[in-house]
Amino acid sequence: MPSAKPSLELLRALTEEHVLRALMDHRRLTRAEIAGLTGISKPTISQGVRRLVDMGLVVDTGERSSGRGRAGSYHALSRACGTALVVSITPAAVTCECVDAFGDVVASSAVPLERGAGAYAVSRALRAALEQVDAAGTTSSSPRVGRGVRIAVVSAADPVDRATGRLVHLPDAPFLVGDLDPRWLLGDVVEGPVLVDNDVNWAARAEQAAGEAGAVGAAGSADFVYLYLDEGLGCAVVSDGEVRRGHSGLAGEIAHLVTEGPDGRATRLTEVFAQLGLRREGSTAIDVRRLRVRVAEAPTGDPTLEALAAAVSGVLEAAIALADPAVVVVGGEWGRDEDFVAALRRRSAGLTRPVPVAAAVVGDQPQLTGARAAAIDRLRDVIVGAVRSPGTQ
Amino acid sequence: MPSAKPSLELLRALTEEHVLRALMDHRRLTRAEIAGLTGISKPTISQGVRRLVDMGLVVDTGERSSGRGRAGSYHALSRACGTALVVSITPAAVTCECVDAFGDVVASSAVPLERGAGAYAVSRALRAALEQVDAAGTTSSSPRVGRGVRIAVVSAADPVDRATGRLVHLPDAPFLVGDLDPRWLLGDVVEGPVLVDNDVNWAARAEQAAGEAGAVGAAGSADFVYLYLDEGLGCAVVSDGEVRRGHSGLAGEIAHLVTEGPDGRATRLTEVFAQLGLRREGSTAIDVRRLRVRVAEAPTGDPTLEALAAAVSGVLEAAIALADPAVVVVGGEWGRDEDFVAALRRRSAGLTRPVPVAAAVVGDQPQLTGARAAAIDRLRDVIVGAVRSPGTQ
DNA sequence: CACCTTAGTTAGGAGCCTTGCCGAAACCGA
DNA sequence: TCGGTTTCGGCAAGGCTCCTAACTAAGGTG
Repeated sequence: MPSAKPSLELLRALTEEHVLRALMDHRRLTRAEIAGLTGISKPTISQGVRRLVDMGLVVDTGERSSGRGRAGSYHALSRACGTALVVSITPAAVTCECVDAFGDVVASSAVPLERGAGAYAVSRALRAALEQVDAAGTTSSSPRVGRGVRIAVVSAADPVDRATGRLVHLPDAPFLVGDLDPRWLLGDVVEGPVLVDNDVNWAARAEQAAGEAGAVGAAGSADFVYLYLDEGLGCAVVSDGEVRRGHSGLAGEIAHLVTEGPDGRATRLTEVFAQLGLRREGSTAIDVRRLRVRVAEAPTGDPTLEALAAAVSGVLEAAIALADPAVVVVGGEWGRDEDFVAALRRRSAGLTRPVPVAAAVVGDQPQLTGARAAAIDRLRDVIVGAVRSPGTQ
Repeated sequence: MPSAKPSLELLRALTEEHVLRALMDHRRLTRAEIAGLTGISKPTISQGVRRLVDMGLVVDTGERSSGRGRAGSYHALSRACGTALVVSITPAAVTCECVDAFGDVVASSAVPLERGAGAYAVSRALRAALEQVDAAGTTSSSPRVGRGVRIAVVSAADPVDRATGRLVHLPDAPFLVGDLDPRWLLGDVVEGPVLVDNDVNWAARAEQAAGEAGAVGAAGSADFVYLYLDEGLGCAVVSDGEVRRGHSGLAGEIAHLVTEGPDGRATRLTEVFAQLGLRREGSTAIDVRRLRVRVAEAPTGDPTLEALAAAVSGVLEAAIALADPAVVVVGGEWGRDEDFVAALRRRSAGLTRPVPVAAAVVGDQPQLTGARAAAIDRLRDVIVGAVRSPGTQ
């Protein structure tokens, strides 16, 4: 079935969308510039802008363009377009950002967490971070009229149920930040939808964006796999340009994948670390410090290093077989370790279907970068959507 | 960036698309019926139909509706809308179908192949099948004016390179139909694009369609995995409602996946069959007959049966970890074997993240069913596209 | 044969986009 | 300081699409 009914209203909405998207990409433009950019005639753009101004979505900034000829008056998105909330929950801290449709971070805050803090402590930290962001947002520029948080995007360092957005505890896997329901926690702060996903998936998105921007060795491809090796083991599968989450959102939870153990036997990935004595005391989480020390001391061909490479290369083989990535990006604290990446590359070259292995390029808070990018995209869609169907605004 | 520039031409194209889609779904309709179906006013529909008749895409069939009130004149898609070609290449036969936008099979043919026929024999069989279809098509109804084959969809029983459409021979995997280039072979028969993919992916699509239609136990879900166990080992991954092919089209080629071997050691899937003595003489293909005999004779707990179930359950685990399917559908000659499915279900229930295992419901030529469905969808899009951008027609 | 019902056409109106033209306003060089 | 040039934004006319409402045409029904 076709997209929409043919009506003049549809045309109007379409020009308005063009205007909004142009302003999102260029911050401020004169009507003549918008016309030039979109290829739509000047009178039509003028009408569209007027309508958007009446709606309150666009404002005349008062500034004037300079250059030859008459100066045009700049227009820009108004505050009423609202903002998006970006939240990152890791075992170390809750980070919170408020971004607008341009991608500017309007306000941000971070509340550190003690190791092993329970779900209650985490949710309290989240409330604190939200309050800080709210305060920062209100003081930075005076009136803040109509500032509404339209959507939220949450990154959590645990598996996320796709349908409910709740964090889930998988058997024999570490549960780092605990039993949280971000949708419920943010319900009174955010008007619109709250999108929750795990940090690895967001980090993959950041990696993808970096690749498209031309970063060396990054995943510019529409099909790649991001392997995240840290305290927990994660993986993101990007197919046809999108992170694929699977039925319940647990795609990429590779802890129980069958691979080659240190003794050559078929072993679940998480068990490999138990056998190598690399688990943290009384936990299923990986003791990253101990692992790195052991890898750092290891000469090439060291059994621990080779056992790790063999186990991860089994994961590689599975990813290649099922997802056929153009490249595999490895991230996470020990995943990016040079010696480990080198060992993995050696293994990978020997596979039946070798695949390039690249270290992640987004080092600092990749999950936040990815979540932020998603938040901006979604916010923009919501703003445009308000024009397309004013009834549900 | 928004879809298209707002223009009156766009509106016109949109009504025409509505008319065409309505006629595709209902074969023949009066203008009043189209108006009722689409919610567009009668005069507008009349204009749209007139334009389409002028273009030659729609014809007045001469029939008249009966019932109370004035009889309306039926309209339908014209022959000029063209047809799509559906080709299935298996080691046993080349099958060829010509379908129209309604999904009717206008003509079909099948040319059997001898076992082990090379690529040359296969391409000769394809030419023969094409000629038969052409002949059948011309005789069945007299004039056939303007019948053009607008697109083709090809299913091949070997891995397909996504970019080129060529069949590829993976190491240590059977190469059943040989080194073919279907796009080249069909180049002079088909005007438009030729879509080539392997049979398992098409079969998965058929399974999906059956599930949406409400077949019991079938994959109506948007996220499932189709495991095809026959001479060759294949797998299709459906994520977010689409078959995902991966970067080079080799997603789902699971032969080299690391799993549990009969001796408990980490073993590549294809090796398991070598170790169990279930490969065909001098080939990497599986000896299905011998396998079935052994499974049929096996009591519950038989080592061969259990070894097979263990190996396949490793694949299951990998698929669950990476793709998170709502259900795993098993197809293929021995994949659907009752005893085997039962053994696999027992294993699956014991997994950390169990997943329902269902036997495939589309038994007869599933790859043809799936390819046909894709061909119809594509053909419809091409017909509509001709209206949307008449310049590139 | 009158009446009812439904199909399709005609007429009028509203809205949107475009081209072409105009005045307004800024910069530039003399 | 003051025309000339250049560009911005507005206005008007024209063309097109869709819609509603009314009308004619053509079937069946009693």
